Amino acid sequence: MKNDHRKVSNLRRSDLARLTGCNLETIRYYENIGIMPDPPRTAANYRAYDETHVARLRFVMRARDLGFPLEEIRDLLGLVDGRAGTCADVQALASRHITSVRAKIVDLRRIEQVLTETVSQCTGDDVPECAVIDALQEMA
Amino acid sequence: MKNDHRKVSNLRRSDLARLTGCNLETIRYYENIGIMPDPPRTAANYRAYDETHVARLRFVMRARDLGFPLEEIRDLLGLVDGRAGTCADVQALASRHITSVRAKIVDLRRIEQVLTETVSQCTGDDVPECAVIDALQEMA
DNA sequence: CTAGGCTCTGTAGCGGATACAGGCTCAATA
DNA sequence: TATTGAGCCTGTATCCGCTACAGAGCCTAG
Repeated sequence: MKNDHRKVSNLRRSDLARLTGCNLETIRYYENIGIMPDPPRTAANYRAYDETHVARLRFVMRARDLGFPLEEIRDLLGLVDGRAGTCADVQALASRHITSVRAKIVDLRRIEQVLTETVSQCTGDDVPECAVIDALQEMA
Repeated sequence: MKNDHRKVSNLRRSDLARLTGCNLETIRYYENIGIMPDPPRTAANYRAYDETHVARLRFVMRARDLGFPLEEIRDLLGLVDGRAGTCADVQALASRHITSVRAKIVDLRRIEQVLTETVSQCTGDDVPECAVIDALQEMA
């Protein structure tokens, strides 16, 4: 085990990636844009992470999974860090996000319906006429 | 009416934008990436469009509205242009697209559910404790 | 001691646009 | 007729959220 000689709280970037499932390069990207803090460095200028970084990155990834854009995650992190954050603030942010998620669902359902109806009119034949093409052209 | 002296089939880029609702710059972008053909030019090097361009751009925009990525639209256009296209080919392309739209809907519904459940646990109070933050941290 | 695998940095690329700067051209007005 | 200002041209930069790569430096096992 090549990591045994290092303290658990001296994680390399690849360790952080492995522990969180985050892409290696994405970690550096999040650092560049200020989502993750600049970690301390070893004498050889290697990034040295600890459990707080693991927790923070997991938080970020969870929020990304839920579709929060990075700007909103920045706000959430600000609230997590206790900068004047109340439950009401977080609730407001999350509620706005729910609204935009619901709007996307409505859009996609409409799209699905149009596509399904159109495709159902296809003959599926080996001919150049096609209801999908006609629909796209006519509805334009 | 400043366009009266020009034939209907000598549309400028701004005319095409107006007739289709497409952004002016997007038209040039579609030309650059080969979605729209290089139109003929006037003596002054102005793009000169006609009704075929209007129809094609409307087709593209309709497909974009339905969430087709540009690469798939390129394929659809190939089929429209009659390059070995059959109804079955178009149907296959559209069906694949329906599948991906449905997958997105499923994802978003799951996200909506998690967010809704979490926010419903909020006190909404002016306190630093928050169920959303807890959930994001614990579920990570 | 060397080979290799890791890390570091900056930078380019993806899709799908949108915006802007700096020059043309063209039509309407003074 | 001369001028103004709108509209056109081009190339290039920007956005989001990453991902990838080149060319260094470092570190450890054999």
